[in-house]
Amino acid sequence: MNKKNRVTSYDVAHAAGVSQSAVSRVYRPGVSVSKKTREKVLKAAEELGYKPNAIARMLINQSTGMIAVIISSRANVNFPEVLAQLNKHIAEKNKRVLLFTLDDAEQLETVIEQILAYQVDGVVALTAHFEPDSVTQFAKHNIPVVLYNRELPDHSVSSVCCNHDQGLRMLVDILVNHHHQHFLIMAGPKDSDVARARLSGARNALLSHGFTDTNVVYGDYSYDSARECLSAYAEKNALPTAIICANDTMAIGAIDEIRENLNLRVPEDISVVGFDGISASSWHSYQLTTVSQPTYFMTKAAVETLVNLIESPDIPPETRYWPGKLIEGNSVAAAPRDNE
Amino acid sequence: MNKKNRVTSYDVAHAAGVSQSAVSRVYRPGVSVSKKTREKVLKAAEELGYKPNAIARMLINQSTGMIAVIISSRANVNFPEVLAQLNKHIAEKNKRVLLFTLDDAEQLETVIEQILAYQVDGVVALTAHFEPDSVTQFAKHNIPVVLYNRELPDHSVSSVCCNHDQGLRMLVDILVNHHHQHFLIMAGPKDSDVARARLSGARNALLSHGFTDTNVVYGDYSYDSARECLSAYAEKNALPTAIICANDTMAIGAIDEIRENLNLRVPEDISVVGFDGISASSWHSYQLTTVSQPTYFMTKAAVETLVNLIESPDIPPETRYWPGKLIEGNSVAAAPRDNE
DNA sequence: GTGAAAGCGCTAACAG
DNA sequence: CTGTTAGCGCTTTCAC
Repeated sequence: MNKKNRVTSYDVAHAAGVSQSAVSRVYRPGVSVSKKTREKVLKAAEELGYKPNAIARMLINQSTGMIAVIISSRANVNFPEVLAQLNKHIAEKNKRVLLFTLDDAEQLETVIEQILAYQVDGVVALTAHFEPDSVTQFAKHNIPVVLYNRELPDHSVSSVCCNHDQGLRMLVDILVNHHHQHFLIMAGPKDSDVARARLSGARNALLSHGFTDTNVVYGDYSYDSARECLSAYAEKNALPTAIICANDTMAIGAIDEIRENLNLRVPEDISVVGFDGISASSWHSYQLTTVSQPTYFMTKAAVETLVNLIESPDIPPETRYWPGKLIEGNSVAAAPRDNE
Repeated sequence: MNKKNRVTSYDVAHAAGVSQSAVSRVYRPGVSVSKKTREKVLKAAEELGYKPNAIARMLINQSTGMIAVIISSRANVNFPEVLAQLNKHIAEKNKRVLLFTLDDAEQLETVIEQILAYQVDGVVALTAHFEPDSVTQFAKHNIPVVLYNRELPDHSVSSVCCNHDQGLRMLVDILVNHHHQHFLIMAGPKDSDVARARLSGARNALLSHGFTDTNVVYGDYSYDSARECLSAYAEKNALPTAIICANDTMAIGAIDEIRENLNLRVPEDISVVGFDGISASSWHSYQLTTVSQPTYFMTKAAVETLVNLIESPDIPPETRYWPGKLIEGNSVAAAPRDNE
């Protein structure tokens, strides 16, 4: 191990001919130091290449300025954008993102242990495998948690969610307005909360129009899985006139499968809708009708809720829903007559 | 501010009826403690909900176990994958990712200051705006740095790079083998190192086949920019028979522009090649001929290089090149005769 | 406004 | 194997 030739506030104090606490004061906001002292200190610091040690500061302040962000690498495709924006909003609050991945339930204990050890100021969880138990652990240590696109049944933790019900209702309404009657739901992985929320949103919306028992196939959010499960479904079932997909990537996979292997057209023969509003959804070959999540506002809300909770731990848990925004593309048309 | 009711090793020691250092020993690897003591300590710790404070440990160990990863949010599209994999490899080395975004040169000083304050063990930089000066600053503080897909002219810092020259040579060779003679290079943003490397790779490869002065248009890596700059180019110039794009996203944009607005076919009328091997490149509507970066190996190499450097700071800077892998799609065909 | 001194929670010699 | 002790680099009273 290397012994870093660290330069400490004592070194600077010595060089500047002042006390160590004088040096400390120069680097703290809202503390009064005479101009003369400040200049002497800054000059010495510059010469020695001194930077205050945030670790030592953390130990005293009981605040690290770090926010743990937990993601699953297998997550829905819009996570990069979410992560980038979270990071930006967190940086604006003058805090830092400490990144954790949680891919399967077994790692849960380890990850939580590490997060607790690092004394983070708060946690943003974007992941499945995050059970009420985990939340309790953070609560015990007074570490605020905000869930992103995930809510606990008892709403005991603050959440920021896209309103998947409302989004799917808009999509289903469009399909129904186009006289569709034969639907297929292409759902996401069963262990994903978002996928479950979208599935139940689709079912509820269809139900409200009197459509019961709609068939469901399950993919894993990926393009390939969409093609595979649609292909398998088509072999054994009559084709629907409309497919409601759990995300845009699967919608795109469905479209390609319809065109390439089922030899049908989108939207003339089959209509397809997605969810997320990823950039590929607007590409000319697909032009998906979809619902985009207001990522900017949702990430901002998540960070603000968390920061408030850090400052005032007694704020009760709040669930904030954001409506999705309908993007009408060219992937929905009137249901074909001959299919009734 | 909340006064967290932290439980410290002293509390545990008291409850277990042992000394504080006994508690400490239980939580340190490779330190011998009697079974009896260990059990007493673990029991007390469990009851009190004790977790060792990593911050205090850092202060002594002179090692935080944190790696700063610097990204730019405007980066090339495959960054999410890179970040996820870096994070995974770093976690395997039992270290943590502290995330920093660097979008413009002005933030550079602030970001560096923060990274230094946080006493990270090392830095992985995936960003432009990272000048030799910045590297010097980290060197002064003995913080190892590894650049990802970026190299300094003097090779004074370790780098892990995809061999863009070799990748572009493969792509250009394919086009030349298909008798193409009229090329257009669609380059990425001028301030991106990767974009520059790919541009010069394309030029060199073309040059080696005797093609000089190939026209270049500049996009910003995005789908829209590709469409815009191709559209503007087409208004004033004869169309090429082959377009060499700086990344897959722009290649896809170019294909859509060719099909939708130029009313030509890909690959029959114009061939298009990309770079990166993003998942959309294999979608049925595009089937790009492209070169994929060995992201898994590159990220692993970057982390290993960095960890070695952390353990043995005297290792001289090394540049590791990884070859891209050619993926032959269906976006290249023989050059049309009538275009010569 | 400044310096002295007491910790933050832990690790790492050092005796016993 | 265990307890005692002295810090890691900083912030924060508290006198002056």
